[in-house]
Amino acid sequence: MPKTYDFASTEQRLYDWWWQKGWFKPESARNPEAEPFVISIPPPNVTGELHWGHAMFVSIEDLMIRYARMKGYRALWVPGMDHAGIATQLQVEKQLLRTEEVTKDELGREEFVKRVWQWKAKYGDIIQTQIRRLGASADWDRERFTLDEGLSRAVREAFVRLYDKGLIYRGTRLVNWSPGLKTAVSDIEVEYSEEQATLYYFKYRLAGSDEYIPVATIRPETILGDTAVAVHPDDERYKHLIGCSVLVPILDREIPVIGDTAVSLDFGTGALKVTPGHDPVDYDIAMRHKLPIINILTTEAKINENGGAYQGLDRFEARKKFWADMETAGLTLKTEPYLTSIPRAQRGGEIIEPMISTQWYVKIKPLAEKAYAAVQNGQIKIIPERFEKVYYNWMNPETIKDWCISRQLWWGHRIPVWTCENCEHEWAARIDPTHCPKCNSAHLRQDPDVLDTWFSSGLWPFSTLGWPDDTLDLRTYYPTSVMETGYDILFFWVARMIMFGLEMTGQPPFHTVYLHGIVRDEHGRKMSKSLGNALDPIPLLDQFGTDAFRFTILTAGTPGNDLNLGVSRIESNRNFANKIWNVARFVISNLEVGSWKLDAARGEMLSNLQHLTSNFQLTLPDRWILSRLNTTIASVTRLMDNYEYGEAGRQAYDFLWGEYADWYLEASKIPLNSGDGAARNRTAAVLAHVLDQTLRLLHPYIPFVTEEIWQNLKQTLGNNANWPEALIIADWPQPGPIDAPAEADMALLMDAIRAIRNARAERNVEASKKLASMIISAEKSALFESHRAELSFLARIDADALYVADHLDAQPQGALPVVLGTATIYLPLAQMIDVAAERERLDKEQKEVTSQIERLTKLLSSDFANKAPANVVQKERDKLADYQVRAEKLKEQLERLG
RNA sequence: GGGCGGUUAGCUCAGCUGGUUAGAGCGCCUCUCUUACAAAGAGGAGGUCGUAGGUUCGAGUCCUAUACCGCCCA
Repeated sequence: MPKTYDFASTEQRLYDWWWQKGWFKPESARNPEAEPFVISIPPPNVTGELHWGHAMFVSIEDLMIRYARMKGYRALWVPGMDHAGIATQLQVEKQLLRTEEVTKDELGREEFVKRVWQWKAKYGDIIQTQIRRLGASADWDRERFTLDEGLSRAVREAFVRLYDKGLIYRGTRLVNWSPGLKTAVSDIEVEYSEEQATLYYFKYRLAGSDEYIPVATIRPETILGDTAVAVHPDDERYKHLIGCSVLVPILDREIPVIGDTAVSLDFGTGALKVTPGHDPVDYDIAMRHKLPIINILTTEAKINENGGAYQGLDRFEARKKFWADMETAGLTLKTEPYLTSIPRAQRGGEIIEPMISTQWYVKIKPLAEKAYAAVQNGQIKIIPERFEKVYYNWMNPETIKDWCISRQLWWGHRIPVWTCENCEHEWAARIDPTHCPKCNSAHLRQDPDVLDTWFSSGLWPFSTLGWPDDTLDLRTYYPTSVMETGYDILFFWVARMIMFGLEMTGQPPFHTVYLHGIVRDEHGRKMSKSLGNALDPIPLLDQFGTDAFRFTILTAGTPGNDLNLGVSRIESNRNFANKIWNVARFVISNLEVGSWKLDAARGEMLSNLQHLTSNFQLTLPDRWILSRLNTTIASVTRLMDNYEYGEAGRQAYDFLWGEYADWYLEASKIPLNSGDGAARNRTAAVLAHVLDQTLRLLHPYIPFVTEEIWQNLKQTLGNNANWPEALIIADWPQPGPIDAPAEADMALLMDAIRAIRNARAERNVEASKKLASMIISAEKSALFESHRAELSFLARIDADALYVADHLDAQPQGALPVVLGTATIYLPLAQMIDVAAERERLDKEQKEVTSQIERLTKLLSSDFANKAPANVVQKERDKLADYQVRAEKLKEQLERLG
């Protein structure tokens, strides 16, 4: 094995091997009857390139899948892609304009759609390759695309069912219109941002009078579509005018003044111009007062024939020109800057124009009722739990709004509704009809619009498994297990899947929703191109490797919270991968034939790694590391089962680096270098066992480096260990018993070693110099006596000049005392002692100890002793006793110093 | 306006069901290229856990109020 882990030469090779072996498929589970564990991938946009959202979900879902696989479930991760109607169409339109200088209308619908498919074929698998690179162990044979034949059939089926039940209807009302995209979008596809705008004050003249009502607006051009002026019925300023007529500026159309309580007394002038064709509040007022509705805009947001002289002008040009004309006519009052909330399209970011339009809607209330109940009655659990409240708030059947599902796009599932041109019969069909079922006419026209992309993604968990057909996959793997995705698409996607799942299949599509946060830069700012702080994940993979990248994403945060990511964190996890690599190099080199004779006994030992505790005469370090391993296995497993992946990963990391590598591995060098064959065999076996088990714990986090090492380890052990072919399909570890006495003794030994190292470092003792020493311990002298070798090796003590006793006959001369609770260690460093500094040090220590004694004495004489649990009280009593011993010793030392 | 999250070491974050001496990584200081690893090892400095109350024998952890930052909804 090379000195440094080379991820570049490892990742692709292992990934291909795993896939070729079929281990990403549920069929390769150890037990073919095992319970399935299924995740459907949040399908990335077909146009996309890998971004942090993808990196996040791939890392977490692959972790879940690998964990489930190792636990023996039939793990299935269904991959796929989303056609992403608006986003894709936009990209292709842009490209066509750039390269061929044609618009989609010039090209025609059929040809344009053909081009989109070509485009999809060309760019579609970029992101798939990148997802593979992240190690995603998905079953690519089951990969689906929202526009493929099966899924299109699912969309048809779902649409027709809802249509026939009366849950899909066509309605004419105010919609959110995106002029650039020339399509309607749904309510949740509109984002509001606080922006600086201008408030324009102007005069609404009363008909046949010189009087006027002052009115303010941020969109003067909409005056063209005004059909009333509204005032609050209690407003002393204007209430006498209710019932009068006013004249629309420039156009001189006569419109009424009406009273409505929706008018706010303190906004602007207190009088509101009512433009029902282009404002939702005004629309409601118009409904109440049966006002006419005037649409003044074309689908491109240019002024239409209702705008008189302004016809043909863009909405913003019209605003300028109209206001200028009003100024000339003396109808303006003033303008002032005004901070307001501007609606923008989620895709593209242009300003949304409310407009009257005829669209298709899903009657959402009956679906929402069931979806609401599914979470409330616990059939679906949302993690973190706080998002359940957000879900209820949105899914509330009393307030949820119908879902506008038609889009005026060409890329997507065409709405399967036909109208007979002969008898005007309208119906929805699963298969394209050729004749009208009523009059048999062949003159049919299909609705030109396509469906909202989320309509097809709402069916994703079951459409990908074959629905509406009753396939084996659907029967076996549906309902799925966990839906893992970002909290930002809880409404867009998760909510719709739950509604559709319950409606179409009668079952919740998954039992758990796990929501992750957004990745931000290291100072918590959203990554954006304009800020220049956007990190591209791909170069980071190149630089640090997939494992470092994954481990960072998986352990840097907590469930559901945003994650601030800095490069230094990835770098330190690259170091972690390298650390494991080098630990493994050490272990493997000590297992290798040639370093000593591979005898029958050793083979026997290695074949029984799982039974180390019963089969071998284990030393204290052996017992300690095995006990710590068991604690770690139990804890990591519990955390994983609770979806606490960050904490679980950190614990495995700490165990491997802080305990196994820093202590056990160092201590193991003693028996390994001893020449005692039995000791070497035993130690090698423990080393190998702990490494194997730790690699298993870490595999879901860092699949590549763990598999690569494990293969090396397996090869070295030959058939002795009776392992499966690969780590990816190995069993998840089972925790064994905890050895509390071993943990306590080892902790004491480690304390002593650390204290000696500290004393040496503070006095700048040469690292290579072996010190003589004397350890006095009333209770634990036997422990120190029997671990002379560890003290010698780890603390650089001269084993031949180490004197251990349970009491002291005479104070050693010229010695520096190091005071522990249960032991005092004397080091021959007197010549290095600065008496004044030493006294200061001891003084400081004594003060600290005295204050602890005071604190604990007070604590133990308080109610604490009666009310706290016995073991907690005992712990404090022990501590107090310990401090008292130390205080006594420190006092002696200070006296000796004079 | 309603709701949610955050506020812990210089920076980025952990801290699970409250247990009494609050942890990690990076950065900083000292020493070491000791045959697994300098992408490392050993040692060290650094925090009254946003603020004010409360519950409790005991609060970073629970409750109330409040400030600031961020997000979602209307």
